Amino acid sequence: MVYTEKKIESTLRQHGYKITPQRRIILGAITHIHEHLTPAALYDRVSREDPGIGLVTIYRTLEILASLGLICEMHLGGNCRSYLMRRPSGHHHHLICSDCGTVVDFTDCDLGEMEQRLSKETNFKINGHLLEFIGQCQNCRKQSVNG
Amino acid sequence: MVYTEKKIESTLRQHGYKITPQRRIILGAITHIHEHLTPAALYDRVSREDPGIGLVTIYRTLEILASLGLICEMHLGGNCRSYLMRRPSGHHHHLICSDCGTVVDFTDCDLGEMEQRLSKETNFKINGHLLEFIGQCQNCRKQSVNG
DNA sequence: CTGACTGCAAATAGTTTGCATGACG
DNA sequence: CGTCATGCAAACTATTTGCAGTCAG
Repeated sequence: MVYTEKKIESTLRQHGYKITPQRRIILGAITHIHEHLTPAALYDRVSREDPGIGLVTIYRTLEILASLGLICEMHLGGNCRSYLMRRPSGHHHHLICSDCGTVVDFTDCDLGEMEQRLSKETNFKINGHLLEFIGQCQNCRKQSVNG
Repeated sequence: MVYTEKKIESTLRQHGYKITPQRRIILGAITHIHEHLTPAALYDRVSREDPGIGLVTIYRTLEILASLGLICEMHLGGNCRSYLMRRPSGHHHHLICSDCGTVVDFTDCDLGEMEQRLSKETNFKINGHLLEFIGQCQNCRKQSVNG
């Protein structure tokens, strides 16, 4: 399960942000796409529904959503700014298909032990971690075999 | 241990690249700095030794080194293009100090099991992973306590 | 010698900011 | 109504490309 548009809207309102038609459209797009989205890709998508919407609005909305923790930045190769809906479950990681960009979340990582060991060995105070697996999803595997 | 300048130079030569004074300076800087470096930071550093060196040359050299696998891109927050010397040991991960940027490598990750499990559950063919711990190093912890 | 390399300047891409107008609450 | 949001244009930053001269091998 992911955040619903309603849930996001109420969170925005709680923080004093207003719900505008533009934001509704952006939220609609974000909540219905489960792949990572660059601002440009989101702009493209949103423009189909309302061609008048500005790229700047996308940037500003993404910034707000990220600051509220409703979406999260992803770190892919190259130009890296890319966003994805965040699951309410909090801590999670990504499994990314390098072909089609599909992102699968998983939460059950056993890094706590490794974190403790590293912390002891290096005297670092570890605040967080980023874990991403890169691969090929079922569909893309089929296609590369068949095609 | 890391690659030495000599080792890198011979690798460059093997691939038909020439060793120019500019490249020597850049290699010197890269091999002696164990923190991640943005192209701009490296330019700044290298300029002290040869003010005539161009930022473009930095970009081009980094691109070559990355294509040969001698350095690797790092994925930090914000504007993400940042490079680090790659250890010849191959597979490794980073522990990054969010204050001073120091990077500690570690190789002993137990992700193989997790990778297999995820692979079964999702039918992904997993090709690789990216693991980074973010925290505060010993020095920076002291400073935030003392200062 | 010759092809690769350099540095400049200009082009391109991505992102942010200033400002006047418009609309949510 | 006041405040926040929008969209335009311009500014800014990061990166890439074209080109003429230079240099390593």
